[in-house]
Amino acid sequence: MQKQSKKQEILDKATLLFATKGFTNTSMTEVASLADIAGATIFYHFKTKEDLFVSVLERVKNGLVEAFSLYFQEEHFNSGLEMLLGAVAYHLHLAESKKEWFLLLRRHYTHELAVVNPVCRRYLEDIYTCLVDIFEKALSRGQEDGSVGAISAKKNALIVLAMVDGIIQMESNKLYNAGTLYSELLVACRKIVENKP
Amino acid sequence: MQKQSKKQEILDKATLLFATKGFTNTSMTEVASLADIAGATIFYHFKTKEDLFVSVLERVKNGLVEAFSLYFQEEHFNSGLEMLLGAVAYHLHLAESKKEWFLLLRRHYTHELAVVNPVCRRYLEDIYTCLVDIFEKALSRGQEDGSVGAISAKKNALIVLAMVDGIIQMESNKLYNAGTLYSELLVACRKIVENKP
DNA sequence: GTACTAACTGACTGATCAGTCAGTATTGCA
DNA sequence: TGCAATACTGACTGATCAGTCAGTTAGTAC
Repeated sequence: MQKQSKKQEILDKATLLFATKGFTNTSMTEVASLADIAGATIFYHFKTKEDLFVSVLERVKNGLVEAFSLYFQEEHFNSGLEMLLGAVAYHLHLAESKKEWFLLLRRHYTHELAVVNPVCRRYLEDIYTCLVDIFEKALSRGQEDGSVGAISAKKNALIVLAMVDGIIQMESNKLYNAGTLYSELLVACRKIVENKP
Repeated sequence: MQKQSKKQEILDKATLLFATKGFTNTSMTEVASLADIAGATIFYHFKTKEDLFVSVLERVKNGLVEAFSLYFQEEHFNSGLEMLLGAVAYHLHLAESKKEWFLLLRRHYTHELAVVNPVCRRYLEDIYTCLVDIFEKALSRGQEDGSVGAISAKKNALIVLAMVDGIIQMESNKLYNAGTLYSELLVACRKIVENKP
């Protein structure tokens, strides 16, 4: 069990460092010293630094997809509108409890690597597909049950995602205490999509 | 005139590189070769790499503040609501015509430096104050003329900024062709703030 | 025990980079 | 023209870092 836990330890520390300091500013030596192993050990488990990064992204993808899947298995909603607001609220909750995940997703390197590395691109697409699909399904369901107006589900799912992402970014940049905006954000989402009588 | 233009040339190329590749991934050698000067010349005009970055940010700040100030000197609006939508549209327009400015603002290094470098923090605060104030003033005016509902101008200005920023980020990450979302974005803004009869 | 494999390590390398410095070219002015 | 300041440069340095490699340790099967 010690063997496997070393690799996990590397992935844990690398996730933290890549998320908070970025790819270039994180040295393999630093990851190794945090994980309490020799520098060369990382290269036994991971071919290159890029390979380590992709493995970190894979774990984040799995974590995110699983978290949302669990949430929607347990929660049930009376309408599509409530489902959308629930999804937004859970998204905000996750962004606080799993800060590293969302920091990593917002790192420029992640997106730059996705352009040239198909595996990385795949993981990133999976993540965003997961996030958008949830909003889109909620909107479609809301249009069936009458809680959501006659708008493009796809486009407005993206608008809502952009809004939530913008707030999370504001929060993480400590520009304003965006945490106090959560209730206004939900009100705004409701206004955008709800079916007007 | 040649003397001054070399310094400007350095700032021009540094802006481009810092914005597109980030601080750490931009080498002084690269800036110098793009600006067609010897590597050491940069250190004659700028004490350190960080100093160069702050000077770049200063120019971006001045450009942004001036651009918005010019726009609102020339444009006039029939209501606060229209002013808000105009500001949002102009924000989106600037984000396309001056991509480097907004890329630089979204770079993590910019925000990390702001934590430890007071001059950098000042410039960043000036920029965001400028952006938020425009939205806030439009909302306040709209509440006076009745086009905007009874909502918190400050908080909803931040919500709108987060939404616009989120769309710009989506666009620059090439996740979805977010450019097709501009009209939906304006509709969404209107729904959030307008005074319901 | 022995033999074999997987996990791990310390010492090293070549490349890159920010910043220095001693000196050269260019400019502006008397 | 000469002189001083300003602008610019090439050659260098010390530090850092990803990745290599030859070798050691730990685990497992017989």
